[in-house]
Amino acid sequence: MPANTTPKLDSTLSKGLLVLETLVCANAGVGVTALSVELGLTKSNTYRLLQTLRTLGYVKHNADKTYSATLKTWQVGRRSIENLNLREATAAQMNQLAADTGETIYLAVRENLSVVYVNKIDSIKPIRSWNPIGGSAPIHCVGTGKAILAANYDELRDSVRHALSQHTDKTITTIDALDADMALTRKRGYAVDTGEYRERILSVGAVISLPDSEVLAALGVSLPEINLPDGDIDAIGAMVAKAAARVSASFSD
Amino acid sequence: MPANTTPKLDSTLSKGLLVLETLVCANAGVGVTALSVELGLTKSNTYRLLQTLRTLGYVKHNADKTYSATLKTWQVGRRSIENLNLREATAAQMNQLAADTGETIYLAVRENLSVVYVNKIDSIKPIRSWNPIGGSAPIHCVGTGKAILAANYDELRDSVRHALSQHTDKTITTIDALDADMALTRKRGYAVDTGEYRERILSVGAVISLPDSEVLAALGVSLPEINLPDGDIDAIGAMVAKAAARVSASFSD
DNA sequence: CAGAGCGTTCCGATATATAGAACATTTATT
DNA sequence: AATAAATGTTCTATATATCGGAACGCTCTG
Repeated sequence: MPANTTPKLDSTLSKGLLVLETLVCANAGVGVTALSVELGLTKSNTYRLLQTLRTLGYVKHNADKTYSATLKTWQVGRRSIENLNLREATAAQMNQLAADTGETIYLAVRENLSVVYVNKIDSIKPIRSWNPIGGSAPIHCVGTGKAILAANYDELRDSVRHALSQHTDKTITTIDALDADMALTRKRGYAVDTGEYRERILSVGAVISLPDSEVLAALGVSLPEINLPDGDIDAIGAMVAKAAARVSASFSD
Repeated sequence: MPANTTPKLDSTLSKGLLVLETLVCANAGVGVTALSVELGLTKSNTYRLLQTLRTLGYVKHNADKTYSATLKTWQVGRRSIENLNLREATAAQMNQLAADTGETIYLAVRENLSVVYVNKIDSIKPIRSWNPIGGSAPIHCVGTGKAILAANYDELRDSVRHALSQHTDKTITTIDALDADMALTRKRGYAVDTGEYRERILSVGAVISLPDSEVLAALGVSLPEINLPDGDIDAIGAMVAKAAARVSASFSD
């Protein structure tokens, strides 16, 4: 039922993709007849589309004569993510953060129970932090790590609870304290590290995620405590959260 | 130029998916002309396909008049692996394996005569990209694949015997050798790859199955030969088998 | 054993995608 | 700056690839 005012579109391609989308959503094999009535197509038309999708590898024919989607759609789609090059996508927002705060800006991805810094802009102020690109930090100590941890807490809680290594007297080392901090982090939308990894080095972080809320990375700001005379770390936290949200939004075109 | 002996397939759908695949692989926007020459299609044909893909949301039109893939393909494909919510079910055991071995951990499902990696935890190493997720390997060469193959050997033996492609001098290429290896695999409960896919890269794998013994996936560990000074691959094999068994057991709840 | 329901195949009619050229707009060249 | 080359976009007649409907064979079910 073409009720659109959109430009004329190739019906075969549309229907084929419709079939594919339907199969991908189904969590069991679907028969030709069921598919055809669901989509309002004729049986023979549906059958033909299924054959082409099958020879192209997007659909498979099960032993019980039903059809279901293969993982090819996912494999193809993954390449888009690999190509959306995090560094370029975040560059503008990182520069903005650097200009606004004058502090060191990090882009980090999770690697197991650590974060790895994949990009960084150095502080223009005399006292710099010293984490190089390629360096890493425990996930439960730093702003970027805690942001990512909070976003995947259900999955990671069990493993991280046995890895709460202590680095300063501020480090969170008990699961109860971590639970509370993660809840707070999720609530406010950014993570705060009050010197839990390096003495008197504060940091904040917020996650960058895809439209379906899969977390790709985190953006963070790190600064020496003395650069924050008024103690208003939340002002910076809000800026980071906003910057990260902007990067995430840029993936929704 | 249809030189296939395969069943007749809808050309519009094929071309449309071809356009999509091409755009997904490109890491920059592509123009109509460039696309058409690359794919051997006429300009107007390519243009029309792009329009339909665009109205369906799979492709976007950039400011510089080029076209590129959106994230929709990924979003659609993602449902396939969400439906088998394997990733959550295995996350804890994968993390444990990563912590215990320090090597790369894979979660793989079978797709025809290959395995596709649906999740992975990198070894503690340089940063590298986090993407070989989505990649695939021949089923008869790698630990995860051989584990799955052994579990379904009655069903797959006939088809795989004609697909024993060689990748290293260790690759199993005769059906007799494969028969023996599969018997051994079933006996010990995990599969071992002694560098049969990549030179000097070893791997082990064990299957994850449902209570009715239907095989869903395989868990695997992959490591360079030099990381195993004592040559005791069986120690790791036992760990993988145990981890996979625990995941399987979690489905009996 | 009859019947219903399913997947699959076939074929002529026609709607549909196609090719090629024309037009518009941008980029490169002199 | 003027011209040329190249690219994106639109148009249309034509051929062809797609479609719908009916027919076939198979497998379950009553």
